[in-house]
Amino acid sequence: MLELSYLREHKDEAIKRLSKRKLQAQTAVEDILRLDEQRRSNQAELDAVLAESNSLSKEIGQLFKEGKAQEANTLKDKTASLKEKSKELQQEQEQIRHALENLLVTLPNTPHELVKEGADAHDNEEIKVVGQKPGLAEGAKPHWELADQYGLIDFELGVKITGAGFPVYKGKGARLQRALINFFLEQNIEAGYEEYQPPHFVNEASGFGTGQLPDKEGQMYHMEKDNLYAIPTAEVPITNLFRDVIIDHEDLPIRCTAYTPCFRREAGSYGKDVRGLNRLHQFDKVEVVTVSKPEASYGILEEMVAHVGGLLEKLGLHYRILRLCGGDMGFTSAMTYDFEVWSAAQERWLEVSSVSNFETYQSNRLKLRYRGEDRKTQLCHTLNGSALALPRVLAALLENNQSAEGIRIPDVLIPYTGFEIIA
RNA sequence: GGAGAGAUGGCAGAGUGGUCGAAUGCGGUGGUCUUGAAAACCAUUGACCUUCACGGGUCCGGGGGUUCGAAUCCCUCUCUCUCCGCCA
Repeated sequence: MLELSYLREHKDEAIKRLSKRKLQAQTAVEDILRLDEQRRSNQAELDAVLAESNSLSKEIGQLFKEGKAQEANTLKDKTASLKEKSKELQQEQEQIRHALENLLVTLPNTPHELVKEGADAHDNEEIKVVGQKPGLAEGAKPHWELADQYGLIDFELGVKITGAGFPVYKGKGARLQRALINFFLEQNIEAGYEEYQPPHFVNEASGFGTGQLPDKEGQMYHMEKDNLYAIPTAEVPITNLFRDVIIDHEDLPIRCTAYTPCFRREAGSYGKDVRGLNRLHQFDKVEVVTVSKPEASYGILEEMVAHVGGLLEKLGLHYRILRLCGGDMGFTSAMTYDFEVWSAAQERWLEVSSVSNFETYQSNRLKLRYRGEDRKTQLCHTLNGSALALPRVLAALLENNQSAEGIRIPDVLIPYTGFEIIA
């Protein structure tokens, strides 16, 4: 949620930035500011009425104490009209607040200055390309065929016991997946992130805190009986660790990492996009989350991007980094870098990580603040990224490293897998 | 699943209708003392809205009600804990 004070003080800038998303926000922003104005004047009026009513009550109490019941009762009559007035104003206040809130949650985050204006993925900027496309022999296979050939993943079994999009990993496939999780976690810990194991289900308040609710309700699996949501990413439980928290400035930045399965309903996808591991309802991901001071957040974003890039390099994967344009960024993000690895047999880029700075958009909802040196509280910035999402990394590893002898395991993973080749 | 208890400031814990935003202790911060530290002593120490400021207002789990006045009484929801049952 955008900060009201920001809209108030930088109205034109906000509208201009939102236009990078191809969003015409003028009307909404003006409506918000008008409601904000109304709200404040209404509250001033309400405060005055309550102040008078409070002082009358005190007087009445005093009079009763002194045994002047007669005078007290006269004053009592006076409070009746005040009471009515305050009730009226309070109702009005609530209405205005609701209207304001409803409008405010429709506005996405304001893109950072560096973010290019654009409608969709076509306008994303390629920032960096690392490595080269591996030269594969004739007849190279896509990962789902390799997975079948070497008995690594059984998609049919997953359909049988659950449904499409829930693969069963087995044998060296399962071990490779586990090795990747451990490798990523260890690398993240080494880079200063503290490991967490959060719950895989969250309550409504948490879904709201990170912005999945109310707008993306359909994306999450919901357990109606207990009103819990299966997490679509570790971002949700981890960021919510800091909901309603005031952090001392000396403890910032806070860096967390967590491995969790992720659950996404992903309604409406089809075709080659959902083939094999390309898009799943359940997948594994190691996430990194940082809470920082506002002035430090963009430096930290660069650090996180460098760290994620380092992971892909260690795995020897050919990848590129995109800075998303306004229209392709997530609702809550101010700047996002996507990482895509080259899938050699499919001959396409696959997104394996998305690293974002949310500035105060999440912390405003979360009420996540820090106490500065001056003892004042202000909103933190939150950032997160995948480090990394497993299935597509696995897909690229299988495809890019295939040869007549089998699938070669990258050196850095061998200590974790315990084998060098899948043959 | 059954029975009971409870939800108060960073924590512990008082407070059953009127100067209670809330005693007290611990913790935190500043100071006195000390070569330094500890101890002791003194002071200070919640969040939010609004105002240039003075000030005003809101908040004792959430929501509603009674009352001139609610942390305190009533209703309701949520959550937590204890015991029993079941169970990795």
